[in-house]
Amino acid sequence: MSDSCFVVRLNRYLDLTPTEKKAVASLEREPRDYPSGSMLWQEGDDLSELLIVHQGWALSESRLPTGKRQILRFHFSGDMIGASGIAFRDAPSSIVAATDMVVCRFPRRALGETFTEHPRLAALFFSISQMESIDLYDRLRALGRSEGKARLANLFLSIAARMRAVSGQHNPVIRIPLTQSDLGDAVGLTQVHVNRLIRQMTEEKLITRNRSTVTLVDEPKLIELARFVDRFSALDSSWFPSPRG
Amino acid sequence: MSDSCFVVRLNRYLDLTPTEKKAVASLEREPRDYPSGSMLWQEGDDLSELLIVHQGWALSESRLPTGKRQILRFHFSGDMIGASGIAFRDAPSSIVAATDMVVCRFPRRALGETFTEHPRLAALFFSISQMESIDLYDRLRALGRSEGKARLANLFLSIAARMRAVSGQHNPVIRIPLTQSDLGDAVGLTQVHVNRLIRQMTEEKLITRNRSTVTLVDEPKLIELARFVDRFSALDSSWFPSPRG
DNA sequence: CGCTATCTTGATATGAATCAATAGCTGTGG
DNA sequence: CCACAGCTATTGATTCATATCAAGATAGCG
Repeated sequence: MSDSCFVVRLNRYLDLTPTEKKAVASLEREPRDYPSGSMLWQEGDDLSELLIVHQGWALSESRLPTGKRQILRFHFSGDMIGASGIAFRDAPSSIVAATDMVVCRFPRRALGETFTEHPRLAALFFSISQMESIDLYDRLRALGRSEGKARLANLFLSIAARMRAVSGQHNPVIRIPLTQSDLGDAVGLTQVHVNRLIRQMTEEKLITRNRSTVTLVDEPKLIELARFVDRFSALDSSWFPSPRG
Repeated sequence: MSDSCFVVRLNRYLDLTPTEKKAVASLEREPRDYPSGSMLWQEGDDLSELLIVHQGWALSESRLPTGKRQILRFHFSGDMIGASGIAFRDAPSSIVAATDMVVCRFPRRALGETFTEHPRLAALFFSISQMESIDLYDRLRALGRSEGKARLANLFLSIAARMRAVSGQHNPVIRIPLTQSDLGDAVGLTQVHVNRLIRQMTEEKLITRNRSTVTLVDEPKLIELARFVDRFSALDSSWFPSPRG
């Protein structure tokens, strides 16, 4: 049996025992495909599953009644989506596929079973969902207290950091399948203003962008400009219970 | 034995069994006092405890190297602080007491034990920590896509909603022990600008503020202005495992 | 009673939004 | 293979929200 995508993800943080792997794999549902642009779910939907991104890019967004949109988070390969919807039943944001996607599904019901049978996995779920909070803290910091150029720099750097953590490679060219409007909605600026800022940043030889790629030309300067802290730190599993089976 | 403060908090969401209560209470450490203005911990500190606010107000903040500050969250009676620090060892933000406080402490080690012995409590911890994410989503939405007045309105309304959920009372007067600078650092505006906005909002008969109280004079208008959604929804415990003992 | 925090208010500067028009791509169908 | 439709990006002119700088005014506190 090849590892399920959930297992692959969890195993990145912890060496799962064969029993644990089996438990997770047996509860997982068939992966599902979503075409670019489709909606995995909408704000307010009643959620019954936790998702893991297997392939592709998605984004959490929320629309204000004015029609404005705020992009809250990006989700890449390996990310867990929907933990807060599990706890509170209705989704606090919509999830949209930014590229074609393949997604693994884990039913809410199964989560209860897993918590009982495999406390160590429960601890792992708990920890993984904390990454979400940490990421949100960083976005907040950036939005609240910095100006446009720094916000964009921050966005690019944090996407790069997360993608590099997944790929293990350190490439200055990152693929960001977002339009200028998307970028604006993520950092709280207008598309027009994003355009001007990107031009300026290009002139200043900080970045380069075309279509769906961004190149971090002068990464040290970007880091300074954004006052970026790469918060990626290893999971602390010292308090985890020992595995069963 | 009177219920520990952690038990009181958890019991608000779930009817704990006597065994569960006992388990939590026995692991809890002595409560601790903190005077107003003191720091419960600093960004980057190595955390070994989860805290529950018993009395008082605290805030999570983060300082940028420029000296600017972003307030990320407020913590009231009953709130759990430090979940993300438990998962990742170092705190992603500092916690400052905004008033005198009494805080209950739950050691990280005990969390592992609890996860093993009481899966239902594990599920509860998991869910409670999701509230943090949901709160952060809302702050982010407000910061990214609305103007000053709406941000302030949003802040006041969300504080009111949370305090009312705790107190069970629906009072238009809420105690907010924050200066104008604090408010500014929470919503991403200058103290000076906060001052002007509050004056305007007072003239428009939306609110009243003096010292440490804010009165929501015209709550319907505020809700409309802020496009506020009270996301407080009951915990969905349908997937929780059944209790042990 | 004076000290230090906090708050108030004005004048000015600046970042970003808005409005508006044009230019480039990309994919589709004839 | 071209022409057109429909996004996406570029650019300018103008307005608006918010920051900055600066100077008092208040008020709680030791």
